[in-house]
Amino acid sequence: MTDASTRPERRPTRQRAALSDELAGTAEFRSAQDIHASLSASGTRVGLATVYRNLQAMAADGEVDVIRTTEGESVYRACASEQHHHHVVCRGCGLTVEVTGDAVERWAEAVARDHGFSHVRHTLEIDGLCAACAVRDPR
Amino acid sequence: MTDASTRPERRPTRQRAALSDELAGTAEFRSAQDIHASLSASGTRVGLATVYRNLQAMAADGEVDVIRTTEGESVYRACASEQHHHHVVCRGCGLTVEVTGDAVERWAEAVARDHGFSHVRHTLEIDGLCAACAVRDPR
DNA sequence: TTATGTGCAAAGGGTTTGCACTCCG
DNA sequence: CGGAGTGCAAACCCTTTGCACATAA
Repeated sequence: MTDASTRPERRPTRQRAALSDELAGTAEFRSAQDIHASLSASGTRVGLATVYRNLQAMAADGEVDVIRTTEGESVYRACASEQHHHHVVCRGCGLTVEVTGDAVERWAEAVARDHGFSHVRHTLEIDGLCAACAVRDPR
Repeated sequence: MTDASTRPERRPTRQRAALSDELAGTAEFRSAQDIHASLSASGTRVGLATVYRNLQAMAADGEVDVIRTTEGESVYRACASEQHHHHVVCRGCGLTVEVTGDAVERWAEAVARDHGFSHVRHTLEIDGLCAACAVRDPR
């Protein structure tokens, strides 16, 4: 586990700052490419590789959450909660709400142990159509 | 949803059969590349593209389950249960056990609805170290 | 000064696709 | 015979990496 007190301090750079600002500005999960394009569009020149490298670092430090989309893209988001939580994401607009589910955590842990597993981890993501999108396209 | 009764029938081919056999022979999630290599090794010539195409088709028909690994690979497995279920996978040896969790399903559905979401779906995977692997390497 | 961070472009790795050929029905 | 299925190789796409240059400490 990456511990804040042990973590080697990282040098503050213009690029890193721009990245943080960009992330602070949106509430949806976004891809590295998307973020990079956004920065470029707003005149902030940052190498794509730098975006990837920093995003990974920030993820490792728990500054941002990462999700692997079904299409195989990693999308990032600065989350409100520092603690372990899950997300309900709108398939239509990307609206994201954070939720915690102790019951689920315990269930996963228990089920795994029942089968002789230890060092249990889990991933859980929920997606659907938010109220607004459901009205717009009531599939 | 792909309905068996509506699904356009697929032509039986040597390749498809080989693929099914291969899948029937293992209990772990395997990548398309891995499966392809296995077939080649056993003398069964099948194009890699064909493996990918069939695996996708089978997944769409619910004949096999797919999981996206953290490394961005899709891994496939012929499951015992036809119904919706989740997996507990051993990080050490790949041992996989299928589990159902009605409580979790209901929780996800409820949480999403509480936030105004509809057409809810979810993905949940659990991983850990199986008893055997825990002994071998008690991390 | 000097190690860390950045940029660029090339390389990687898994997956998809175009197109001509095969083979089931 | 006609079209679904296949093989091969090229194309794709996201991501990572090597290396020379820039920069915070």
